[in-house]
Formats: sequence, C-alpha cells, structure tokens
Amino acid sequence: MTWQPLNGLKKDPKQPRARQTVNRIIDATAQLISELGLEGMTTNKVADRANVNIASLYQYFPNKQVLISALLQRQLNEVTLVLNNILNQMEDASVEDSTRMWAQLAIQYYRQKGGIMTEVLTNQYTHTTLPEVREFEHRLMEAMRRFLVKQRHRLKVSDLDLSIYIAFTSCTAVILKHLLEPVPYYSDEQIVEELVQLMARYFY
Amino acid sequence: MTWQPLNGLKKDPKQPRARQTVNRIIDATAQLISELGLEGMTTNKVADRANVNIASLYQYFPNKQVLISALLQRQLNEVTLVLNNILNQMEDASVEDSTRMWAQLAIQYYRQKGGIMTEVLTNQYTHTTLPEVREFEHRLMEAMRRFLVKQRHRLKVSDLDLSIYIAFTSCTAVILKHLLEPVPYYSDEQIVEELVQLMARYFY
DNA sequence: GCATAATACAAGTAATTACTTACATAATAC
DNA sequence: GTATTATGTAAGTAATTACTTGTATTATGC
Repeated sequence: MTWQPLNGLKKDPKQPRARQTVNRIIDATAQLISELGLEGMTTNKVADRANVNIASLYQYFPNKQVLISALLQRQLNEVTLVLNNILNQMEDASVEDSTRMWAQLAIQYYRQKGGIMTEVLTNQYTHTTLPEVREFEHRLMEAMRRFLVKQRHRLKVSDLDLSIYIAFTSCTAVILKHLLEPVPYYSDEQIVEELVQLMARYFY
Repeated sequence: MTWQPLNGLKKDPKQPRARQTVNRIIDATAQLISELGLEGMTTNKVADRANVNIASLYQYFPNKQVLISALLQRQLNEVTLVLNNILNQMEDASVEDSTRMWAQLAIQYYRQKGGIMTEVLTNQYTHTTLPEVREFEHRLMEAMRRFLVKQRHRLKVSDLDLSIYIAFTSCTAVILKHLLEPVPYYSDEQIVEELVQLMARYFY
C-alpha cells in the first residue's frame, strides 16, 4: 500500500524552508482570491505574489484545484475550531440564543478574515460544488440536529431534518447576502435579530 | 445627441438575416452557459455553436459582457411576463397561497428553461453583481410589498421591508439550492410546502 | 442595373493560461 | 568532505482567450 500525502500535496515539505514556501503560497492564494475572486486568481499570479517560482508551486501542488483545496481546508479547519467551541457552550440554549450566537459568529469571522472562504462558498451552487464545503455544511447541520433533538418536544416540526435544511439554508443565505451586498440601512444587529425571529417562529 | 442602440448592441441588425444571426448567437450563449457555466462559456465557442464567424459576433456585440447582458435581459423579460400574470392573479391571496404559487412557478420555469439564468443568479453574490439582476430582484420585492401592505393589519411584522428582504432571500436560496444540488429524498412538493410553513409562521 | 450600404467570413493578433523541462543551489547523511 | 537528497529557479511550452483587420458576398435604394 502506497501513501498519498494526506492533504493531496505532491510532495511533503520536510525542511522548514520548504514549509515556509508552501505557507507563503497558500497565503498568496488567499489574498488573490479575496482580491480578484476565484476566476481572477491564477497560479502564475500566486507564485508572483508569494515570491516563489511558479515551478516551486507545481513541485508541491499537482494542480490548481489542489491548491484551492488546500486553502479551503485550512480555512474550514479554523472555522470548525471556533465553531465547536460555541456549539459546546450552547448546550441547552433556546433556538433564539443559538441562532443569535451562530449568526454573530459568522459575521464576525467574515469581518476579520475577509471574503476568501465566502468567495468559495458562494460558488457552492455552481457546477463544481467542492466536496470540502459539502462536508462542512453537513457537519454543521448535524450539530444543529444534536442540539435540536434535545428539545424536540417543544418544537412544532413535522420533519426535523427538512426543517434543519430549510433553516440552515435560509440563515446562511441571508448572512451571506448581508455581508457581500449589504443594504446600507440594515445593521448587523437588525439582520441577526430578524433571523432570530424567523427561526423562533418557525421552530416554536 | 447621438443614439446608443438601447440594448447596448454595437449595431442594429436591420435585415432579417442579421436579426437571425443575432438570435442564433444569443441562443448559443444560453446553451453554452447552461452546459459549461459562466466560466466555461467563451465567445469563440459561442460563435462556433451558432455557426457564425467570430467576427460577426463582434460586429453586433462590442464585448463579452454585453453579450451576456443581452441574454440575461431576454430571460428576465420572459420571466417578468409570466410573473406579472401570477402576481395579478393573487391579489388577495394568503401568504401561504402566494408563497406556494411563487415557489412552484420558479421551480417549473427552471425545469423548462434549464439553468441559464440560475447560473447567472447564483453568481449574484460574486464581485460582479449584475445590475440587471439587482433591478429584477428589486421589482420582485416591490411586488411582494404591494401584496403584503394590503393585509398589513394581519401581519406581526415590525419592519415590513426588512421582513420582505429576509423572506425573499430565504425562499430564493432554498429554491435555488433545491434545484441545483437536490437532496434526493426531498420532493419539490415537500420543499415548497415547507417554505409555505416558514413564511406563514413568520408573517402571521 | 448599378452604386451603396449591410452582412458575412478567413485569418489573424497579442496576451494569458496551466503546467514542464532542464539545471542550479542548499541542506543532510555518514 | 563528499555523495545524496531536498529545494529552488530560468526559461520555456502548447493551448486558449477576447478581440481585429481586411476582404468578399449579399441585399437595398433608386
């Protein structure tokens, strides 16, 4: 049995210098996607920005796809960490409170980290839905489920999974739209509180 | 004062043969976007598919953007027609009924016409939100408003416009997701009825 | 019927794309 | 220290992109 490097890299960077190179490449990828969008990002530009020869890039990343995947993984892992923290905290919270926490976290994270991940997330509906994103969504909905089953008797849902699907999709879309095409006179708080209302009335 | 051709075309096709050419070009554009996505569609491929020389394409369309715009306009006009019909019919319908009609129409239209417009719509959150799409959304939300103010006394909303914004965004996202990444065990009817529930509980 | 304008196409262009080949330098093993 | 391996670069590649130039063909005005 032969070993593929777990992350899809062509070659594991063994020396610290090489690890730095790989990191610089991923950083540059993040910057460029954030500035130019997925379409605008090219491997040549990435290599330039990272001050690395294009051939070095292709020594570690077999192709563009894997490079994007690597960035995506890094970002998703980051979010997952923060998120798990929150999810544990809200054990027995109400739908209102958990919606609020979740929405606030999403907005705050985006404000800090820029639109790198959102750029990819918004393309999730496109032909090439990235499996990483799908899996992340799935994990999130599972967490919602674990949280909701505990208070199932209080909920007026017929099909819990369907409800979660609808709720998750709605909240995500509203937040994403608010972040990327903000309507000037809606504040973060207004949006969040209105989502809280929507969820409360839907579930209770 | 000089006249720009209203639709952004470089040149008005005056002879029937020319009008046919222009139409064939737009049709080919629709096909290719539907097959390959916005990214995959190129002007050269469009010309090929339309059996038209690439130079002829550029005789009428000054650039790729305008070509896409022309297609988008055609599609949006089509939908608007159908939609206005529906909107007039539902004058005094309940939130439930109007949600149902609207959602069913959206699904049906997509099933018939393929993903051309959705392809563009899903990229609405991207850097280049097309003004045509914005305007269309705006018109739709205005229609929702006209319909809702009539029964305002029955609604438990604090800010009607905000509610419309949230409702519209949620419904659109759920429908779009259902069409493009369908979860196998959710039927059209299930999705529609769950949206009806969501809207009813939100507004009443 | 013929001058003129409208419409079409053949064959390009320069720029950009993702990705390679061939070679040099730096670190490690012993 | 030297053989070996890891890491880096210079300079390409062929394919594709959006878009032009120059010329031939077709329709229209009168």
